[in-house]
Amino acid sequence: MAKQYAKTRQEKVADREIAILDAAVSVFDEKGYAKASMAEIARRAGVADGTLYLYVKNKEDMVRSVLARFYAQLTETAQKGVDKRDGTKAKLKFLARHHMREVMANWRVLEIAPLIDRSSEQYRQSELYSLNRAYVSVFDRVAKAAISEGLLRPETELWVLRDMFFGAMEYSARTMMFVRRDDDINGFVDNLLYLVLSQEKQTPETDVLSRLEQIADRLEANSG
Amino acid sequence: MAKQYAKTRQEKVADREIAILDAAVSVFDEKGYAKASMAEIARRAGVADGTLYLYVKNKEDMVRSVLARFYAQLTETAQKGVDKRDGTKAKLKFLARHHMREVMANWRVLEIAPLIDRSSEQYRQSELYSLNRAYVSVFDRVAKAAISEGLLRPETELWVLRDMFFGAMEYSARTMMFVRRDDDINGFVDNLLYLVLSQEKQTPETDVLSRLEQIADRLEANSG
DNA sequence: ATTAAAAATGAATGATATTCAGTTTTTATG
DNA sequence: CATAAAAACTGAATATCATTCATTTTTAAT
Repeated sequence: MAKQYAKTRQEKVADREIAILDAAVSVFDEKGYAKASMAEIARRAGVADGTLYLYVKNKEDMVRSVLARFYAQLTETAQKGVDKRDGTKAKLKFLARHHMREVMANWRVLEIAPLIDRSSEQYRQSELYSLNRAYVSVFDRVAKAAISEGLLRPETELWVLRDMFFGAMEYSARTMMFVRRDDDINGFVDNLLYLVLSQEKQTPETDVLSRLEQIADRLEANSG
Repeated sequence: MAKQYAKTRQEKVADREIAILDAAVSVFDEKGYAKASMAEIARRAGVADGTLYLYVKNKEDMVRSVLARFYAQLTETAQKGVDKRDGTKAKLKFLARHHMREVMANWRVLEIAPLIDRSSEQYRQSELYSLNRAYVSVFDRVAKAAISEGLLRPETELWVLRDMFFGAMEYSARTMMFVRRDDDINGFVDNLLYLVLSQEKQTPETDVLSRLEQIADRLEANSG
């Protein structure tokens, strides 16, 4: 239910910013960066062309704003999900699945990210950069726990692990978008973790445990 | 030394195509896609603006052509290097290093690749798609040999392996470009292969062998 | 009710991708 | 060598679209 009292100016501006970002997402998603027009974004947001430039500096900055919001949300849901899971392995698996799901659901927009110059000094001071760091650090904390528990091969450096983890998922999400189906996600994540985690020896007990874990996995596979 | 006899029309056209692609690479490399102008490409290639459109359909197609040439060359050098190496492990390590070197050397241009719509049916019939497949299949052949030799964990599916291999490198190349130095390549590749390959038990003999291998590695690390 | 500040507007501007009517170069033919 | 058809090339004109800014509308303060 909407608020009953009249909206303040601040609230209106905030609403409009949301409307503009939503419109931008939908246009970028449909057309990609090059064919997305600012006029179309303005139309869908229900504002004049010029109004966009009160909220973003230019078209490229529009992408930045869209990505910033995406990463902020992604980090929040990732951290919440990690907190909810028990055990480092379950946390890692959740993170991987969550990442795959979100990347695939927002593919067209994320594809535009490389257009934004990340080499400049400026980028390092940008909001987008800190948001990226914040998201990655959710993974880093879990990975560190995994290392101290001996779950990960200790010879592997953290940065290598991180690049492999996210790199493999990004690439795989891309091929999955075009070639395979969504339900390959779980199979892929299992393979990924299998490679990254040290193998545990299978004893009769761990066998039963792992079967139980698999059941639990299936149950929570697609929940936030 | 250039040919002595007068050039045929075909030769001139071929030369001009090369000149245009070279110009396009240099402009995209310097400015990125959005800020690269067709007029500037024409100027550097020494042709009129309109001439570009005799060779490519539009600006996006210019990117396609540039990428097509890049992948054709990449595949050729990759296959040659693989053929030159003895042993599946050495072949794999060469492929990884070669890929990292080439991706990092051509970063700005490769960044533009996502602009090209790979979701469409058209893409599947494009030259770029087959070139991509050809390149990937160089890896696939080596990976299959590795599996049959028991070097790779047999539980891992080929497509997962491939996504991890290329995904990890692509992502890592990106962070390396901005954060780390070139000589991290070898360390990264060693880590990557260590994770992907099944561990061999270390015996005194394999220990000596692996030390020799490491020396050989260092010697050929940066050669074609 | 009045007014200053903040937001919003949309027509005008500027940049640049693309087209195409006209020109030049090459090859084929006698 | 002369001629003509075909193939390449040219660059001024056009079309599209991001961006600006002088003007108008809305909001908050008194």
